[in-house]
Amino acid sequence: MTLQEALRSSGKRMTVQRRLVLDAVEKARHHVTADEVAKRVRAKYPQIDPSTVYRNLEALEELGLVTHTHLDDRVTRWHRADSHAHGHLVCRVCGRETEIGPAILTAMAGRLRDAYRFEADLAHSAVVGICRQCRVVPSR
Amino acid sequence: MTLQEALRSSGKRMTVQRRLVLDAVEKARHHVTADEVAKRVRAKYPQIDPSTVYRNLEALEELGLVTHTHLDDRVTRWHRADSHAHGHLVCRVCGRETEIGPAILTAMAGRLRDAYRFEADLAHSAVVGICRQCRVVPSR
DNA sequence: GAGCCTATCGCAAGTTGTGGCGATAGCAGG
DNA sequence: CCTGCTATCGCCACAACTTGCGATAGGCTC
Repeated sequence: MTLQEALRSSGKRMTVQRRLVLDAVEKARHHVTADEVAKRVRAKYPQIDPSTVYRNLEALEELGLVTHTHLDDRVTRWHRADSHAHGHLVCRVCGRETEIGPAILTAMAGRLRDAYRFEADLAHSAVVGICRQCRVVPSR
Repeated sequence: MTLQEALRSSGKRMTVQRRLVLDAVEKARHHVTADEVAKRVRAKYPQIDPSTVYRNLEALEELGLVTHTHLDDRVTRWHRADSHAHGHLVCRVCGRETEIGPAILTAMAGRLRDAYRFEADLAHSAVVGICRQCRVVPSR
């Protein structure tokens, strides 16, 4: 489905603001927060309201152009939708992030599908825990 | 370790406010949000500031008395620490929540331990996806 | 049980994200 | 093109936390 078709079938419109938000997410190398997108867009076009940025991130997600994930405890991070599927391990001690490869991800999802007939999106939220480094060092 | 020992070794103190917050979490049947705890405590003791409630939830977590989890996308939910370990599946279409049994949870954690030597806390965040009901019904 | 050290408190201001509302502007259809 | 429908915008107020600060009060020592 092309962008034009997606827009037409959903009744959404492509505005200047929406394109700027999309550009900002696509230009960002990695995951960015909504706040970072807002700051970046407003750096060039200060008249664009932060709420417009938040609403457009949601709209672009509904169009299938961007996605959001939750890495650490509270922050929502956005990225373009076409990046390859991978999960995240986040250490609650040192904060280090590790990618989970697709193989383990699909294996884990398969287990949940077998047991609950649930299509899990394991890339959506990071898995928190204690990483290799922080586990071996005893706290004195 | 008793509560007294935990308090002493951490340098933390047991104040009236802290005990009220702890009581509110323990009395709650299920997971509660910080806001709900604040409202409940302030219903009887309006002079207690919301920020005190937030800070005390963190302090009680460091003491090992309460824990927090993330069910849907943004809300943090608190509960007493001694409840049995279980995960959550949350459907992004209908919002329905399903518990994940400890067996699958430990199996999945074991896989991450083998591959990354990472001690995963899979109960900390819910797994989002599409549930059995919402998957079978085609969107026309 | 008096005194001291400092964790914790209430307050107030700041941050981040949400929702309502009248005005504006995409985008068909004529 | 011109027009009308309505999605989207900027603005504003609010909700849900977070943080800095001076005042208060746990709890250890003597």
